[in-house]
Amino acid sequence: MSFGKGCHLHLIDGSAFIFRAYHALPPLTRKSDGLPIGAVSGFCNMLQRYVEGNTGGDVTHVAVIFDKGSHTFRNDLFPDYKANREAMPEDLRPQIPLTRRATEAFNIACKEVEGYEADDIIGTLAVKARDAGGRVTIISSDKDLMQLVGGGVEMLDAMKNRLIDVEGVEEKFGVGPERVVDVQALAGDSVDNVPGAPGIGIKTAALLINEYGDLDTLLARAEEIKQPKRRQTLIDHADQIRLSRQLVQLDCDTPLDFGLDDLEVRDPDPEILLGFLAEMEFRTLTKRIAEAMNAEPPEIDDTPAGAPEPEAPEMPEIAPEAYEHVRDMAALETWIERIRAKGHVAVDTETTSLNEMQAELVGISLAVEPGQACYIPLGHKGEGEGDLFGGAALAEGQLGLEEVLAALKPVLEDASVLKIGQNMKYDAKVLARYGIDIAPFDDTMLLSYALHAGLHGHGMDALSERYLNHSPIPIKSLLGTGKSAVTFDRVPVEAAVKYAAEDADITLRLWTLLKPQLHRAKVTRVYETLERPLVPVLAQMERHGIEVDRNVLSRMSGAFAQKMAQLEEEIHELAGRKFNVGSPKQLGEILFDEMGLDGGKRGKTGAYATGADVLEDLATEHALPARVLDWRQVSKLKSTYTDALQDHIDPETGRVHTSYMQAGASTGRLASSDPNLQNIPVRSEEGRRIREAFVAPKGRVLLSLDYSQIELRILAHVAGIDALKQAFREGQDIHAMTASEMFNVPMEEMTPEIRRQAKAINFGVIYGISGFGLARNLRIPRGEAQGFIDRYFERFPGIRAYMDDTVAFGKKHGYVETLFGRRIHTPEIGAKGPRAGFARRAAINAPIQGTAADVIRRAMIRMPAAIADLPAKMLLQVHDELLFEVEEGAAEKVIEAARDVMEGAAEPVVKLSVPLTVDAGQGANWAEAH
DNA sequence: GAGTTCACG
DNA sequence: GACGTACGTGAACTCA
Repeated sequence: MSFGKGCHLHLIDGSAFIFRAYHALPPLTRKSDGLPIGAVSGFCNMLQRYVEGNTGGDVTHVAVIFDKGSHTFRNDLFPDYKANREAMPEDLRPQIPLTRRATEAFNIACKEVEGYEADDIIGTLAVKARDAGGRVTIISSDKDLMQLVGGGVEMLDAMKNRLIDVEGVEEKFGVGPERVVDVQALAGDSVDNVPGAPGIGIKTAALLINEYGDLDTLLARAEEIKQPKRRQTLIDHADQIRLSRQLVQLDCDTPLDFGLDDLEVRDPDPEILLGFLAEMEFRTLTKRIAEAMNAEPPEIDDTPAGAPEPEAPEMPEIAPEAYEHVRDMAALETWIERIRAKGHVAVDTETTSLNEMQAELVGISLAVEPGQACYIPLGHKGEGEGDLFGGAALAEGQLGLEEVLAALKPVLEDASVLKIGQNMKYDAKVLARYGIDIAPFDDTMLLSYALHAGLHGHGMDALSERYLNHSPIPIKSLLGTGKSAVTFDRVPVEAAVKYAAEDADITLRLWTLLKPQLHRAKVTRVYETLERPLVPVLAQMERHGIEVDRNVLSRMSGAFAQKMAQLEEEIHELAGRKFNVGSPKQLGEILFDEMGLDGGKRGKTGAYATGADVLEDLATEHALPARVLDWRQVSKLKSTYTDALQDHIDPETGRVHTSYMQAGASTGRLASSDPNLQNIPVRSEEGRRIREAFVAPKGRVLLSLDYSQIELRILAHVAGIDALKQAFREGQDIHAMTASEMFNVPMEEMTPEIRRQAKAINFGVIYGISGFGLARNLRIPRGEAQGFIDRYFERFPGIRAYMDDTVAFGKKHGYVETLFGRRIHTPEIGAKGPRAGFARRAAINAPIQGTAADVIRRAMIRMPAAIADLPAKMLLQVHDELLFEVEEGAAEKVIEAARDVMEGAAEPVVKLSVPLTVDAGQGANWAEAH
C-alpha cells in the first residue's frame, strides 16, 4: 500500500529511547561474557511495550530513527554546537550497534543518515507524510521536534504517555509550532549549547515574539523595545540569535535513500526476534515475547557465568600459528567488516622505535575476539642486506601503507567502534603522525591501573602472565639484544605475524577480563574521568615538547668538567692517594679505614654508607667529605642534566620530548622519563641555573602555575583540622601558624628556626611521621623529635584520628582511597616486621598524595578546552605545577584561564573545605617562570 | 642487574 | 625489646 491519505506513520526517536533505557536501568551485563547490555535490554522492553500498545491500532508505517556521525552541518555553522555534551558513557558505546540490531529483529525499519541528526530525518519524513495526506505521530519528548507539530503531525511523550498537539506546544513555548524556532533562537538551549540571547528565557522570548509577530520583525524593530537592557541585548546579539535559529531549525530536506513506503509495518519473524533476544540472554523478555507470538522460547546458554565473579571466561588457547597474515585488500575488508559487526577491536602498532616521535609504522595487528587476530605488515624490509645505500627493498606479501591506512582510518576514528589497546598513548601518538585520530578507545593498562594500583605492574607481559597464565613471545627473541639488536622492520614477516597478532589477541583477552571488573570495583569513574581522558592530553604535551638551548647546556657542561677536575685533584691530595671519587665503596674505605674517621656505618651489603647526610656530619671536621659533596653535586648536574639532556634534543623538532608514564606510580602521580623532566634541579642555586636552558621560542614566554601547599590543604580537609583550614582560608603562613600553635609562640615573635621545625613536622605528617625519621631530618635527639610529634597530635588530634582510620581502612579492605575514589592497594599492611611499617606510612600518604594527583589530572584534562582559543600550549607537569608556552601578549589571559581551571579542579565531584590557590610566574626560561 | 646516591614534588 | 623507618619517583654510576 502506497503511503497516502488514511495512513498513519509513527516515527520513533531512537537515540532518546537508548538514553532513557540506559539511565533507567542499572548497568546490566550479559552473563556469559560481561558485555554491557542494560541499555539494549531497556530498549527492547520499550520496543515491546510500544508494539503491544499499538497492536490493532491504526498505525500503518513505522520507523526508528537514529543519529549517525557526530559531525553535522550544525557543527560547521557553530563549532561549539553540542560541545558541552558529555562523552557517551563507555559502557553504552558498544550497545549502540546492538540497538540497531534489536530494531531490525523486531522487523521495524531502522533508519539513519550519515552527518544528520535523527531530528532532521524525522522532520523530513514528517513533512513528506503530511504532504502525502497522512497522519504522523512522533514518539519523542525532544522539544526541538515540537516545531513539526500541526497539520496532522503530533508528538507522543512515551514516558509520560502524553500526547502533544498544537495546544501542548503553545503551553510549552507560549507560541504556536511555526514560531517555536523563533522562541528557541532567543532562549537558546544549554543542553545543545545553542547560545541564544543572554538573559532571555522561553517566557520572555514568547512575549517578544507574540508582540512582534516573528523573529525577523522583532530583530528589525529591536530599537522599539522599551526595556533598555532587553533592547540592547537583542541589538548586540542579533547575529548570534540568527545563528541560533539556524541551529534549532530542523532540516526537512535531508537526502534519503528510502521512501515512506519502505516503512510499512511488518510482523517480526519469531525466529529472528527470539534468536536475538536469546543471544542477548534476556530470559524474561524472551519468554514473554515467545508467549505473545505463540512460539517456543529458545534455550538460553549463559553457562560461563556460573560464579558471580567470572574468573576466566572460556577462551581458546593462545595459538600464534593460527593468526592471519593479511596480504590483500579483500582480506583487510573482511576484517573491517568483522570489526564493524563486533563494535570493538584490539589494535596494536609495530614500529621501528620505542620513541614515538621517531617511530615509523611497520605493521598493525587487530583482534576481534579471543584467538582471532591478524597482522598487517606494512614496512618490513627484505631478508637481504639491501642495496649499497643501506635501504633494503620491502619484503613480499605486504600491502601499501597508504592504502591500508585509508581503509582503516574510518574504523579507527568511528565513534561507534571501540578501539582497545595496551598503552594506547603510544599507538595514538604513532598514528597521529599518520593523520589518524584514534577514538574512542579503552586501554587495558589503564584498566588494570584503575583496578589494581599497588598490587602489581601493568605492563602487558605482567598482565598476561597474571590473568591469562601465558608468557607472550619476548620481543628480544625477534630483535636480539645489545649491539646486534635490529629494529622491527628487519623482523621476517612470518615471525612478526605471530608476535604482533599475539599482542593484539592478548590485549583483547585482557580487556574482556578486566573491563567488567570496573563496575564491581567501583572504579569506573576513576577510569573514565581520571585515566582515559588524560591519554590524549599527555600525548599532545609529549608531542609539543619543550625547547632546550643546547648552547646553554654545553657551556655549563664545560664549566662543570673543569670544576670536577679541580675538585678531584684536591680530593686526591687530601686523601693522600688517587681513587675513584665516584665509587662509594672506595670513598668509604678512605674515610673510615685509612683516615680513621668516626661514624662509619656499614649497610646491608657490608659497604660503608657515604650518603650526603653522613658526609655532611663529617664535613664539620674535615675538608675531604666537604669536597666530595661538592664534587658529587657537580657530577650529578653534569652527567644527569647538562650532558644527558643534550642527547634528548629531538633532531627534527629541536625540542625535548619527555614521556609520561600514566600507570607507573601507585598513588596516581605521573612519572616522567626519557628524559625525566620532573626532577630538573631547583633547590640549589647552581642547579637552578639548568632551568635557564629550558626556554620559550622567540615571541613566546614560559608560564608556570603551581598549586600552593596542595597536599597540606588536602590533609587539612580530609583530617578536618579546623585551625589549619582557617589558616588556609585566611591565607596565613601555614608553617608559622603550626609553629605558633605547637610551641605557643605568638606569630609576631616567630623565628625562622621554629618555623623550619614546624615545616618539617607538617611534611612529616604527610609522610606518616615517626620519631626516628623526624629526628634524623631535623638532626635532633630522637626523644625530642618524639616530643614534637606528641605535642602536634595533642594540638591537632584530628590528624592522629585520620592516620589511625586510614590504616584501619587499609587493613580491612586491602586498599585506601583518594577523595575521587582512586584505590591504592596496600597488600603488605598486615605483614610482620618492618614491611608493615612501610606499608602503614605509604597508606597514610597515599590518599593525600593521590588526591593531589587526581586534582591536577582533572585540571589537565579540562585545560585543552579552557585554553583552546588562546595561543598557548601546555608542555609539562611536575606533580603540582603546570608549565605552558604562550605568545607574549597572551600570558595574562592564559594565567587567568589556567588558574581558574586549576583552582576549581576538584569540583564538582569534591567540594574541598579549604581553597586551592595557584601561584603563577612567567619568563623567557623556566628559571624565570618558576 | 643490584645497590647506592641524588635530583624533584 | 629489637627491628630499621619519613611518602612518591627516574637516572647515572660502580661493582660483582
